[in-house]
Amino acid sequence: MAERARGLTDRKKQILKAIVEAHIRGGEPVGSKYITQSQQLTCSSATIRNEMAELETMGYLEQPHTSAGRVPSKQGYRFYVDALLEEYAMTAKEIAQINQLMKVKMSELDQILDKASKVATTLTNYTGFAIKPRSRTVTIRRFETALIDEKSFILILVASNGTVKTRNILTETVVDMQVLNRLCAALNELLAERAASEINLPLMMQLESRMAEDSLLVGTVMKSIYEVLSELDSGELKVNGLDRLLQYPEFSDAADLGELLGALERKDDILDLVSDVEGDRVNVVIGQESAVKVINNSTVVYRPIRQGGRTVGAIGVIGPLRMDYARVLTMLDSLGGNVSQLLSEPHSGEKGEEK
Amino acid sequence: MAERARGLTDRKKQILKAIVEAHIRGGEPVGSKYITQSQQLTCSSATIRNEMAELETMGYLEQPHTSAGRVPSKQGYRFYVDALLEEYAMTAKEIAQINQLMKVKMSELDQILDKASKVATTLTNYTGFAIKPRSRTVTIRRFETALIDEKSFILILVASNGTVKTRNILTETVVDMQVLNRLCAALNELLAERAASEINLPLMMQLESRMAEDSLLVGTVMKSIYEVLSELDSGELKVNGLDRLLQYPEFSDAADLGELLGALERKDDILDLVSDVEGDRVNVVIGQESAVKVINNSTVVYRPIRQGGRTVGAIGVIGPLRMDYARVLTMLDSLGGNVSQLLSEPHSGEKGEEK
DNA sequence: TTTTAGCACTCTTTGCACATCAGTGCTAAA
DNA sequence: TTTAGCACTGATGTGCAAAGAGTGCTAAAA
Repeated sequence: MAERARGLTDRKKQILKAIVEAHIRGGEPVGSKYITQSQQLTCSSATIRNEMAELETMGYLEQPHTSAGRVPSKQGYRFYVDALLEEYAMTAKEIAQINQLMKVKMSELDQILDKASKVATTLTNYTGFAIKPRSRTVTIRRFETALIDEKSFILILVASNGTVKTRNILTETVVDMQVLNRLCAALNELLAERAASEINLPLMMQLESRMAEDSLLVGTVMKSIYEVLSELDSGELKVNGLDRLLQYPEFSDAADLGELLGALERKDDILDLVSDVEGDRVNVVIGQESAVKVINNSTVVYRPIRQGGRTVGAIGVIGPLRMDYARVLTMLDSLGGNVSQLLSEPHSGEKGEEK
Repeated sequence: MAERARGLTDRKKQILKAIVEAHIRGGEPVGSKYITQSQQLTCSSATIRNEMAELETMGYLEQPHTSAGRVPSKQGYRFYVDALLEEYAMTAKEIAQINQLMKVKMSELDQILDKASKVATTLTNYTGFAIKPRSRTVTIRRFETALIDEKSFILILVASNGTVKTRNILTETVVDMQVLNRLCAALNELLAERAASEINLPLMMQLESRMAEDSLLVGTVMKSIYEVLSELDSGELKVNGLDRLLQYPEFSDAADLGELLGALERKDDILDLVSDVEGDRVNVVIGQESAVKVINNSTVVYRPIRQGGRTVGAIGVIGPLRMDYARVLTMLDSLGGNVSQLLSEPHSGEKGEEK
């Protein structure tokens, strides 16, 4: 009781750590006897039991039923991650793996994130994901166009956050370079620096009047622009290694698993969870610590990816509460560093590789 | 025995049909008694039993164990789909649903396919997918470029099959309009009508010499081109509604489900399955009828989408063997017709909708 | 005051016997 | 050829006892 205020005794920490790690390995409740055997603790099982009882009333442990061992609570995992986790010494082999798997130099953020999340999946054996966060404040920086044939062209939108989106537009009427250039100029004049929410009817009408006899185009184009902007707004989530979830008995309940799959597909919840994070450290969300209810019995670990001082994405993994935190944390950290580095050197020649 | 050669007696067909449909509804083995009750057949359960025994030796039915009812075998489902399935009268409500859900007119094939597969998921309640098939013969038709800023530009590749792909290219050296135009011209001259396999070292060297002092660009650009081409080659598969799988007890085994998820993620198997199909009719693949082993205990139903006489994609659903074939078949047929129509009218104005 | 041994207690798991039930195959009569 | 009847089979469910794992508590030891 007295120790509630700040921290636990050293022995309690040791015991908690041992329990968490044993449970991560085995997935089953762990009892007092097991701890005495497998640990360098010199006390008896009875002592452990006393300590465990206290840890339970403090909220760090839980008991599935009276005569079962203890299981770490979410609070227990949290303490473990925050305080007890020793730096995991990544083996040389694993570093080599990361470097090898990431060595494909790619120019596009999307691809890099995608690749990185796949590497995360492979190395951690948990389901991985890559995110491009929501960015509510995105505006239009500039438009470009390119003619494809007489009835289609490409609209290129450069956004304020540096991303470039293109759209293939089919027209009903014949378009030529002149029309296109006029359109492009008009778009740039009227829509530059605008956000999705600022596009309104008066603007549309202005555009239409400027395009004169080609005003038919305007509706189509505006629709595409609107779509692109809302895509930028709403972020992206790509998941891979879903089958990894099934390895862990905690996901064997079809209903739970269904909810999780649904959430991963809906994307919203996960995007909300990750989108407003700053910094470039690895984050750990255990159970429903956040408002996101669906992730109730899972842990999400992710690391923001930054480029030029801005958070441009995130990679992470999702798995059971008894995740191998040490491994996952260092893996994501290292991987994230790798990615950030990749992004900071603006396409490093990579001479002579293509052959 | 005698009837093995061609077909079954009418009564056998009736019984088989009744069994398949009962099993689709209930998911459990169906017994002789149940058939006599629920059907307009006028014979007794004993007669049914005799017939069922014969149907079993013929391979249309299976018995999980001696004292259970019968379950349709894959061959049974196949016969049902090919011969017994009556035209399912789609209700007015469902047609209305399709029309409403599809009414979002979109210009891009990808989006349309995506949307359509989502509609398929919603309406059938099975996991849906959209495919852009592999196309080994794709060549380059033309290049376009657009300058973004002094260190990046967009490369646009128009492929022989009509698809347009863009790539955001970051350069190490400064580029301007002149350089870009030169690059574009060179690419068009040297690479038009080529396939991925035809791009070789001599070509690269020609390009480099033509680009003179900007030859550094060539490597980067070629890499992107190569990536784009192989993307075009290798097709695309997008899955949605994965959580739907979990509704059916046949997917409750974690190992099986894992394999299926893995296959859906790997994409290869499904792409192989669907890629070389012609025509625009709905196809049904039951169990491992094809070489694809992983789909052993599932049925894949898909419908190719054609545009201008070419197969440009496919939409479909995947679910348990006891799929509601009548519903799925007509649904996909109708939906596919809808999509094809959408694609054939080159962006139909849709005036006044945006507002 | 802390630790430990010991023991009673609780709850889950497992195995087994038993009854039930659904559905079959077969035989003999209609 | 069809059908009623019946014995048979195998899955499923239930009750119960035994085993096992782990706890909490008490009293003695350090």
